[in-house]
Amino acid sequence: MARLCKDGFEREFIEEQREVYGIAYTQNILSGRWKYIILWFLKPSERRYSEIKAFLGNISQGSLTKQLRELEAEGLIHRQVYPEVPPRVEYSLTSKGKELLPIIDLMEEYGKKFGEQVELSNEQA
Amino acid sequence: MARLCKDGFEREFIEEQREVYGIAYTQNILSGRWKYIILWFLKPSERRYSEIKAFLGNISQGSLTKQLRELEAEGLIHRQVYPEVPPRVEYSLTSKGKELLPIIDLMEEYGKKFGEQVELSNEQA
DNA sequence: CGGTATCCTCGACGATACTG
DNA sequence: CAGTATCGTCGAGGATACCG
Repeated sequence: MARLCKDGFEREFIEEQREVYGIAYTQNILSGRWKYIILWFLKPSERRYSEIKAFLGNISQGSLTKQLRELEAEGLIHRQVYPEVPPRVEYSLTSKGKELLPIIDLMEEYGKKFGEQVELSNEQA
Repeated sequence: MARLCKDGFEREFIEEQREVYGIAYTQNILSGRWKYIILWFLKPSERRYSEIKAFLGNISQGSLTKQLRELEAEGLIHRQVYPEVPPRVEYSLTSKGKELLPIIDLMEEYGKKFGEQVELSNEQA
């Protein structure tokens, strides 16, 4: 079977290993280089496309659009288009997206705790 | 700057966006298709190489070895070699690895909550 | 401003063969 | 049993150009 597999996850083993299914699912909807950070960036408030792009800095327009579309398709963010000239588009977290924030917060906390050490110990590498 | 970037994360923006650094770090050490699940599988007890391979099923030996080596290099798992014939190698979580379990548990919980729905609603797709 | 469309690179991963 | 070595594929993501 193995649906929901945009990013190369066929995962037939899901059939037998039901317990692991949840992890695989969550990993799948957050696959990609920028999704965690986009969600984190949307935490305080909705953001315009250009704000997100400026924050991420070195992301290409194509990639950003793709990641946003995928997040929208998974129901994690809402895309609000204001029919103005020039156009304005604002992205915000849905409730399903907000429920990911505890995970992202934990990851931030974990990285702050262990990442700094790596940075120091790599100083010479 | 931008060290710790095995998987294509240059991330100059880390310099300005310190807050995001933790997320990027954690995402980096868990990059790869199998790492979450390997860690999850090591939760109850240490496991032999062949046990892990059997559980994951459709992973190639090369990939599994690579993922395990990366996890070991990041200090998330411990590799215990028993000099026997035939050889026996057991992998176990380190304390740094165990501290990731809350994150993985949350992901499992999240996926169980939302993933099942997708599976049902995709039944026709 | 907020996208599309197209091309290209590059690295993760699988397949296969071989080994101490 | 637990790897190593080599090769090939495949797709994510960047670069660039253009559009309503």
